[in-house]
Amino acid sequence: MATTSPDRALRVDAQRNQDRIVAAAHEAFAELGYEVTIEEIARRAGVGAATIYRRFPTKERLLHAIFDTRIGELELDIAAATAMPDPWEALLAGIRALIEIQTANMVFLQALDQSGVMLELKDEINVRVFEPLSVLFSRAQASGQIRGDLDPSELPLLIQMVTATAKHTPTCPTPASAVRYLALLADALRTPTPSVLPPG
Amino acid sequence: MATTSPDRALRVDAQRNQDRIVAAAHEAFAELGYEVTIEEIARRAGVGAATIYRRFPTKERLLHAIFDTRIGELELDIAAATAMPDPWEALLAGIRALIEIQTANMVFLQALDQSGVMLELKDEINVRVFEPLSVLFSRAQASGQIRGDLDPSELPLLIQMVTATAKHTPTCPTPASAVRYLALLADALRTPTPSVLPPG
Amino acid sequence: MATTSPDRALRVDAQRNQDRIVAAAHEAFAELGYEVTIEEIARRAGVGAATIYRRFPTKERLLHAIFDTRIGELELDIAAATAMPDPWEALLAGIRALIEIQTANMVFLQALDQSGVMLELKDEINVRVFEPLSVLFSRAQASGQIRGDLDPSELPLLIQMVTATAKHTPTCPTPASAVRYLALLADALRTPTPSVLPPG
Amino acid sequence: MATTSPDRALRVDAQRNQDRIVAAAHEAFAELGYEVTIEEIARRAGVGAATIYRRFPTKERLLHAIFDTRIGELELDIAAATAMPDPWEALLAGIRALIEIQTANMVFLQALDQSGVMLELKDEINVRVFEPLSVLFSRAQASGQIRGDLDPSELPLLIQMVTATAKHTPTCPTPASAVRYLALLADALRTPTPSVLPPG
DNA sequence: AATGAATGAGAATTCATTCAT
DNA sequence: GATGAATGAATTCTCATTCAT
Repeated sequence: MATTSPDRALRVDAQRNQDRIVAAAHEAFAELGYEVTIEEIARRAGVGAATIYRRFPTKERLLHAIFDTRIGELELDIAAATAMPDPWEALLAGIRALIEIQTANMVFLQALDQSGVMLELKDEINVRVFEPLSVLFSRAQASGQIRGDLDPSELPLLIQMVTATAKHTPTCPTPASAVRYLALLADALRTPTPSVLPPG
Repeated sequence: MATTSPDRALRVDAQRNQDRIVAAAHEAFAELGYEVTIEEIARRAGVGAATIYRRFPTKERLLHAIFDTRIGELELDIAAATAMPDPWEALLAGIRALIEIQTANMVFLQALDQSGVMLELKDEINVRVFEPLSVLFSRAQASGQIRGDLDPSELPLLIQMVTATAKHTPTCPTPASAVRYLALLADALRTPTPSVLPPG
Repeated sequence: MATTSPDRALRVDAQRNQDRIVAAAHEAFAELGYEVTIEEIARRAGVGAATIYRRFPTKERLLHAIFDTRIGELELDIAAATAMPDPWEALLAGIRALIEIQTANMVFLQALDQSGVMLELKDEINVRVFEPLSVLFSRAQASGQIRGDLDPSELPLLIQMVTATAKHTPTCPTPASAVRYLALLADALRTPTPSVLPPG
Repeated sequence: MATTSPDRALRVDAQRNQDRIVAAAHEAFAELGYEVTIEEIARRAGVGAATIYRRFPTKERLLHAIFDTRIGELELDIAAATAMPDPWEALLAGIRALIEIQTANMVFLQALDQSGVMLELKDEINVRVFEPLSVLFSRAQASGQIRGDLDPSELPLLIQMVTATAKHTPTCPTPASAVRYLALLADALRTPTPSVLPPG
């Protein structure tokens, strides 16, 4: 043949499609949440619906792939935060990274807010995101910057307190309410145990 | 006569079904949220789906009927809270009443958490629940028991911070996590403005 | 017992119900056409739906009973028209009687306008209404008051030409359009055969 | 390559189905009126019901698509009629074109005969069909070929007089009765006002 | 005998997933 | 390999008719 082997040509094409699908799915899930139809994603990607199914056997697996990429980025951000000298600032930076992704992405909000759905994803987020964040939490707590009557395992719920406030303005790229209520939560975390928290 | 009139006899049966429908709907909406099908509710009530439509012309009206009862109870609780002498305790009592109903009922959570759905109900909750709660909030703030950089209009979001933590255990009749994180939030509210909250 | 026998008391009651059902059905069919629900008729009659089914095994049979009464009245009107001295005026009077009933009664319009429904009723109307009207038509034709290229069997279609125009104003007790277009049709009937009608 | 592109190959199949759907819908609406179910149309087309919804988002839009084609043809016929030299013949030709389509199609009859349904379509027919026909009517009237006590706005009702007679034989491709009674109506229209029409 | 209640059989519409080309 | 097309399984809601009291 005149050019590269047809095999390679196809792979280039296929990869381009793969990328467009992922990008379109990302955008669509972010905007519309999990309820978005496969057809809409295909439309945005400029491919046929069946092409999506060639790569991703189900809608959930497509979502999983999106999450995977995002979680990878998040892992990097958290690693960067971990390198910060001040434990409290490190924790806040890590939390901010998570919150930013969530508030920019409707389906991310749904995944952590809603019960009984996307369980597999939740597990993965626990392992890859909340475990390293817990380390930061413990460190800040050990340094006396966080009240003692909280446990690192509560981090998912604490973060949810903040992201829940962003549910109604997820389109805004800078979710002002999330920033505001994270500050409020931070005050609570720093409170030198003035009250007795009932067991969770 | 010794027995009741035939009119009443019929009503007994009908009322039993009516009660079963309401109970089943309550339970199903509480467990599964608004997405539950009428068929599922009918199954739980032991009646045909069309029977539900006899009493409740649409799914939304069925939901509304259940909400209405709950909101009525809530109004009483809030009124009772309003009668408490200490403004701060009054506010907490009112919030607790709302949170208890929300955490016991998935669809109640959805109504307040999700945007673009059940708008009519949201309006009703605003008028019948959040308005009286805002009064309590203002009172507590005027008495110096709540930091000054918060506004009563933020009450829905603040409450959402707490209820969001109960999303994953809404079936539990005593939502321990909600109680715990309400206490945490209370600490934040009472903080004498140690940090500057960014605008929401 | 103090009053009449319970047997007779019941029959009086039953007859009153029967009358109310017929009256309500008449009114409801007249206003809303055949699409009216049995429940609506029952509501207007002040009885339960099942009571209607006790007397009339199906909705169609109920309709039939209504028609039966109306057709009886119509027979009388036509008989009266038949007694009129002038054949042309007699025919017009008969036609007017039919048209009045039709235009005052939506379901009557439907029965004659629509194909494939209420076939049994159509047959009955043919026998009890159109046959005597045809006699009047033939008489008027024999007296030279109607053009010769029409046949008495066409009477149903000719009348339909008029009633069709009343479809959109059937609520009006005096259907002005029907009167107007009956006059127009009358001109056509009286035309001394100026054109050659193609076969129908 | 010898064969067409795969793009086009697919479209051939789809187009065949599309054609079958339109043909089946046309036929079914013509035979059974608007009450025909989508399922029945799908059955006749040999496809699943959902396939119809792929092309036509609602039943009404499917109907509209079919109407649209017919009305387009009708517009051409009326334009051709308008070009005829004799105003009376032009009007008759225009009316005939409309009547032919109506009598061949039950749902077309329903659209004009029944009140309160297919309002959007009625509007479109008014603009695209009755307005140009009214011009023809006025012209014929101005030329003295139509009695003066009629108004162009009565055209819909006048035509309904004719089509109503075809209601019971709408499947017949050549609606003999409509032709016959149009001729009868024509005589009435041409009558040099021998009677006084009551107001409609 | 009377009735309100109950329901089964639809009807329109949607969407994740599979198939034919 | 890719794709538009096709569809089965749901879901909400309606109504003539039957049933339990």
